[in-house]
Amino acid sequence: MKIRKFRIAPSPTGYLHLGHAKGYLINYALAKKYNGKFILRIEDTDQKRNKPEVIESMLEDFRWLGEYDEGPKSATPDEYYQSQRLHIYQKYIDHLLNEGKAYKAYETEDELKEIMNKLRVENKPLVYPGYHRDLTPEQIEAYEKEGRKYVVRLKVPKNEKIVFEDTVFGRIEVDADTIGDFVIQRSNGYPIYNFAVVVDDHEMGITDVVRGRQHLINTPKQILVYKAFGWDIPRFTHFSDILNENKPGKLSKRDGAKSLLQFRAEGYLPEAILNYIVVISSSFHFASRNDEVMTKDQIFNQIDESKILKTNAKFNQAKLDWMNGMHIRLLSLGELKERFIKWGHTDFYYLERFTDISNQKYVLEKLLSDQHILDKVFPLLNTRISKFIDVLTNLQFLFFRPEVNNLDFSPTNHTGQECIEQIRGLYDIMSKLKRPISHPDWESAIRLKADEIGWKHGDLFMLLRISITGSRYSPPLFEVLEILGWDEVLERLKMFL
RNA sequence: GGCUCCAUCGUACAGCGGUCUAGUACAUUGCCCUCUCACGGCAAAAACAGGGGUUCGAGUCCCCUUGGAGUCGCCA
Repeated sequence: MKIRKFRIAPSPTGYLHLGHAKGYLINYALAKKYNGKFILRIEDTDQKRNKPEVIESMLEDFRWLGEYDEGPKSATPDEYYQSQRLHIYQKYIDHLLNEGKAYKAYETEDELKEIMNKLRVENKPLVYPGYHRDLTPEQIEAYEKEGRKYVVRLKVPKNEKIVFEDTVFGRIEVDADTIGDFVIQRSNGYPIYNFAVVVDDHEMGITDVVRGRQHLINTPKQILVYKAFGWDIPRFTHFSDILNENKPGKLSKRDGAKSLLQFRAEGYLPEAILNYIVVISSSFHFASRNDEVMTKDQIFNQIDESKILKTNAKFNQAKLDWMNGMHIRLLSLGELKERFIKWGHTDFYYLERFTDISNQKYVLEKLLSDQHILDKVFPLLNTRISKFIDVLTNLQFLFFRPEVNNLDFSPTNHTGQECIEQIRGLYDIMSKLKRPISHPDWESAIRLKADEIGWKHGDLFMLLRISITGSRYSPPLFEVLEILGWDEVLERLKMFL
């Protein structure tokens, strides 16, 4: 049996977003399921919009998401860039021209605009009417003499219906007359997408075209190209879009959808992103919450063509954050630390492309340089973060002392006056504690003190928390004191005296 | 506007003609746990877009309306 081949073919015109991750997920999972191959190809035929500098980060993003079988990192990378395959397209264009299945059209862009305007006014479908389809040799010669450029158009049959069966959307039927003779090669010699994909997919032996729904409407054109060559038509599977959370329309580069790179830089886990996507785009019955959070293997095993939904789903940041937090809690503390460090050395710095990170950078570098702190911090933080960058905001107080003048002590249920007094008391007993002090020692000493002065334990804890961390929220207080160490704790209390 | 497609709580999914008094998760609210914040546990509030059919019976099938998405390039 023929091996099933899948592919993803992004164009390097901007950063990848969640929609690309969805394409990756479904293609990869299906390829795996059928013991097939998964190919990455770069569609860079649009000279005006290509941004070579994004190619590298794009490849990086895919590497981050998971793996692929063939692509620009393979032994013969040129095969996977359309811009390196121009000679191939030319060969096939010539073939079609010789066979009389395509023709050269000499209209200028202005003339075309005029033709379309006229159609609009006459309330006719906006389809190229094929004026240059049957030019006489004399006419062609005349245009050539004029020095006109030409585009190559495919001869689309009249009065024909193009029918295909989409795995997700079912039977699709389109009237060829609504398509018209479309361009397959630009006047600058570059092929048009709808032509190049077909040639590439055929040459690479792609059996399954799985892509976003915007291509559903392109498919009939591509089928016409397949038919012109007499090639086997692959199976088409189109999946629905992910819509913006707060504005109309689907996620897109143009609309500034948050890029995969940015999610990555903020410390989201690829498995959480994939998990989130599979949850919003496939139909499963989730008996309990535990069924919704899945490991990478479980995620890939869940994917099945029959489960892919037709409906568009709106992106939901809160749920992604929850999902990411769940995946963080799925990691052992050792793994968590390891992945945090890895993130801190590379991924975090991508954030610089999107926002100012100087503060966070300081905290991160301090953290990474202190193995002692790094070991103690994750047991306290793993239930308190939804993404890695939260570690930095949560631990800022370790490296920045609080502004003592502006603190609000009201959560202690005591007046500012009383609070300052008690800080003095705390300083006294703490300065007498025998070192080294572990967190149970801190705790018992402070509980004792609370009994002595007749405060609720919680109130005194809060006082200490605010004076030490500058905030009414923090990881568990005594562990925090232990991490800061005797010297620093005393120093901080001294500031109030 | 033409064409293609979609429509269940705020969001995402479950439901595939009777078992729906419509289930689950996130978000929201309350309670429990608790040194704060989280995590975890328990509970509450919250939806079949509207109108016609078909049928003994419709969230489930059909049609219309409305709403949403995509697309109509020498973009991909």
